[in-house]
Amino acid sequence: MLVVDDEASIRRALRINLTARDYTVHVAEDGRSGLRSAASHRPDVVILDLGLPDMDGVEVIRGLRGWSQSPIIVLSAREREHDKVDALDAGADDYVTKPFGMDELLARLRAATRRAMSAAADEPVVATEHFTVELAAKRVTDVTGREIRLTPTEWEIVELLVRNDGRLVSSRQILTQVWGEGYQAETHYLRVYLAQIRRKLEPDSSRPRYFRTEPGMGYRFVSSG
Amino acid sequence: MLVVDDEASIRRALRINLTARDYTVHVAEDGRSGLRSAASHRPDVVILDLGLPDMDGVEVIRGLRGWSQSPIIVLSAREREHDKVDALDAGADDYVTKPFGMDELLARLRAATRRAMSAAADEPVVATEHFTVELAAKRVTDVTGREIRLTPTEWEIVELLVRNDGRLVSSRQILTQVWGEGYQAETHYLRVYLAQIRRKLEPDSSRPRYFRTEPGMGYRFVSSG
DNA sequence: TTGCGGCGTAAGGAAAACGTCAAGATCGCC
DNA sequence: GGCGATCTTGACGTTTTCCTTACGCCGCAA
Repeated sequence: MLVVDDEASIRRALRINLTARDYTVHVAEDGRSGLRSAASHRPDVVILDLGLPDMDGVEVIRGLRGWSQSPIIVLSAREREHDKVDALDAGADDYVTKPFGMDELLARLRAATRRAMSAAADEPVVATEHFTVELAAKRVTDVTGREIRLTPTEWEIVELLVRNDGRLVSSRQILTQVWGEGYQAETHYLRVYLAQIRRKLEPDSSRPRYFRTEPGMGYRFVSSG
Repeated sequence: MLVVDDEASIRRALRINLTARDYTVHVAEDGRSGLRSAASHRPDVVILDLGLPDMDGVEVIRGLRGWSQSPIIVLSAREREHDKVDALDAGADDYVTKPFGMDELLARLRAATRRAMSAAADEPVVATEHFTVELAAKRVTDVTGREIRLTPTEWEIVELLVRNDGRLVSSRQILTQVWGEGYQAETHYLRVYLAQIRRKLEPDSSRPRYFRTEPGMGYRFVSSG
């Protein structure tokens, strides 16, 4: 958790309150050091004051959103609607007007982290012990870095499952997403393709570890455990 | 998109503004019809006024969160911090105080849908001392993090009971929801499946702690106490 | 005690879902 | 047209789930 605010009293109040609730808190007093701290500590939430001395708050949001998907909660004395709109559209997750109550802030924090929990599936790269899936590049590589070739259909299934790491994806969902609306009954396709995917990616394709079958329900990719 | 508000002028203003921006808008003027509309139309966003004539707004949020993960934006004239905290903790995604500007609302709407898109599902989790149920992922894990496998029927029963944490669910309700209309007499199915569920999840299956029998009535899941 | 109704447990065969192999059918490209 | 890669389709064996039957326990009332 990173708090960026130029008012020392607010930094202090937040650090005390948040530390008491078991957050690990880093603080910064201007935009530049805030961005630097974010880059090194990779906070899972950012609380950001818009009225910073060195740069415009919206620029800080853009700087963060360049590489991070962590929730950003904006704190600001400005009531003007225009400011809120700009901040939210730049990628902020919430906007709280000063003066604010600590309970409200904590509640909004809970709401934001609750939402962000599964947003981790957005990560462009999912790595396992045996292979790595690069979603953006549409590539799967060996543990040695060698590319594993997937056919277009295989890739679509892998991508869908990997994007839902840990979550069960129903057979119908895979079929509609990959083949289209009219194919919800063709569960046989899935069996054939999952077999191919497993042959290419699983260390022991007869005992799947990553692409698991949940009989009667669907399939589930698990990257760890 | 569903708008639930008892003020006709607000319903009208929102319908016009949102329709103009290519949202498909349904409206409702009280909590009960709002929940009904949500159940049939499955909106991808809900805008909800807290001050409804027939039920408490927080109850409406809970009713929606029972089955839907769509973002809920709360609209309210109440400034009290306590109200905000309750609404957010019940599962609302954002809280806008009346009177509000249309631009701000639209910005918060964009922020909410943007988040919902990547976060596809914000994951409701029910944790007990002995196991954890992740509803969105359709997964039950051990206290050590190991997965406990449930069959489709077992999962449906567990999900139904867990979603009604603390509440009594009648045998008939379980039978109709899991097997269908014509199975209300097959209470034996329940005994068989509850036994299996308990064997898998209860620390001492002969003395159930989480999946309790209410003789003559039904079953009740209690996550704590 | 005996019988009855509601509940819990165990086990086996039928049915459904799944995995595998391999042979067509398609498609795009040279 | 011919070729290779990919996608469909079919057949068959295996695994998993589901339903059913049988039986035991308990409390209660006859």
